[in-house]
Amino acid sequence: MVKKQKKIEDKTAEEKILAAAKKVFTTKGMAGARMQDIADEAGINKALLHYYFRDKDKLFEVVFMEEAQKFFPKINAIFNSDAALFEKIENFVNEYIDEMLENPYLPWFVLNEVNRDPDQFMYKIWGKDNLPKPGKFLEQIEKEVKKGTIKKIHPMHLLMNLISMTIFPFVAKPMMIRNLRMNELQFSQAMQQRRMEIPKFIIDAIKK
Amino acid sequence: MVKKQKKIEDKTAEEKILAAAKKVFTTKGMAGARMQDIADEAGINKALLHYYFRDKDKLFEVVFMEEAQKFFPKINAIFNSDAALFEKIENFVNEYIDEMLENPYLPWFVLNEVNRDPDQFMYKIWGKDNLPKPGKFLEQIEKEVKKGTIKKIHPMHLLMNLISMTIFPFVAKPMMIRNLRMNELQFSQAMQQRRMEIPKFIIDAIKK
DNA sequence: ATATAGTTTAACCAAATGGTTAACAAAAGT
DNA sequence: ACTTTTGTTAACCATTTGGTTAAACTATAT
Repeated sequence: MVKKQKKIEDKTAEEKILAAAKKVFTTKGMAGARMQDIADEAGINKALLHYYFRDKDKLFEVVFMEEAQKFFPKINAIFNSDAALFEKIENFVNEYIDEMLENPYLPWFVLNEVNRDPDQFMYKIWGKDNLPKPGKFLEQIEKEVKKGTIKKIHPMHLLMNLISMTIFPFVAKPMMIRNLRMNELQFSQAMQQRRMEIPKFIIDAIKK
Repeated sequence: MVKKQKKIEDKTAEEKILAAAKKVFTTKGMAGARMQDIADEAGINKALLHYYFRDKDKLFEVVFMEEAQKFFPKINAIFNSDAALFEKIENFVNEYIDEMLENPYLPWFVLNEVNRDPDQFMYKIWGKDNLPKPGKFLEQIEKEVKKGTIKKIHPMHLLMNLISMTIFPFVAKPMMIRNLRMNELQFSQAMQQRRMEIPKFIIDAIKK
């Protein structure tokens, strides 16, 4: 049995394929991506794709599902922790921005998948039992409202606002860059600022 | 010359094609959509698609570009009007929610296109000269900050927040519906509420 | 009626595309 | 050394898919 055939070059074929697939799937989507494009991008033969990853669907799944399965439970954990409301909001924003700065393709991929077949995708991510439970977070907001520590607001809308402000700029990145006349660096700097800006904005909006 | 061949049935073939194309393009995207799917959905022969709309690209463009070209200048007009800041925010939210409740496919389509080829898409929508100028809106925010009528906030982030909160729930609709355990009706009711909720949230966040 | 312009279809075609095969090259094991 | 396993390729195949063609059908005008 062979351990791993390390070339003199840095990357093994499998790694090159994964990186290339990530890039092509991200920019063209599952349907728009061509196996030939991925092979070219990786600088290898098309047949190798099938040697390592049986077919297009498998490759697609390997590329994205792994990351998604790691990430989403983290978010779930934040929502369900015993931390204070404002702290949860900060954690959520930070965790998400971390993830998206490292994997800019992820939110786009998730939206595509969830539009294509919500049930199957959700099942793959959360498994049979580990479903996302925004319940605790929503109740926590409700409680704070009743206690009078924050302004009256429908918990659902607060949650939507939080999620939207965090994720959307990444999804609409090309539009942001184009219309606000930014470059790549300015964009990621802006996203770094949002770690502070979003929680501040929300807290200003709801604290009494 | 014949006026228009109205069948005893309600819809003419052309209309059926447009409706079907809208549906299929929306759910599967440009690359994922099959001409055969559209023909089936419309209940007509594939060749008819090419009879009415030369090819796939043309059909795609006719379906969406028309609406986009009507809609975006409206938004631009709001940003560049002489209305007060808070009024602009309200107008923006209302105009957008109107549009997306009627054409739920639009934001998804726009994001897809803008990811595929930002420059060409923007050009098609705005034409050569009529570019989107967020400048005036951003300056207006800056001015209010300096006047001290609103809290100190980076105009770009305020704009991002506004856009994100308005659009994202529609883009991520299947996820919202699934994770917040809603049905179609509840979703559109929630979006109606957001006409008030979003401006209120923003104003609470920035007014002194 | 029948000629005409517009509409619809079945059958085809060529190109693109996902996937396979068989042969070859490089390591690893013996 | 040489056999076996793993990695890689060019050539090929089968299917899908966008698009075409020619014929048939329908409504209207003359």
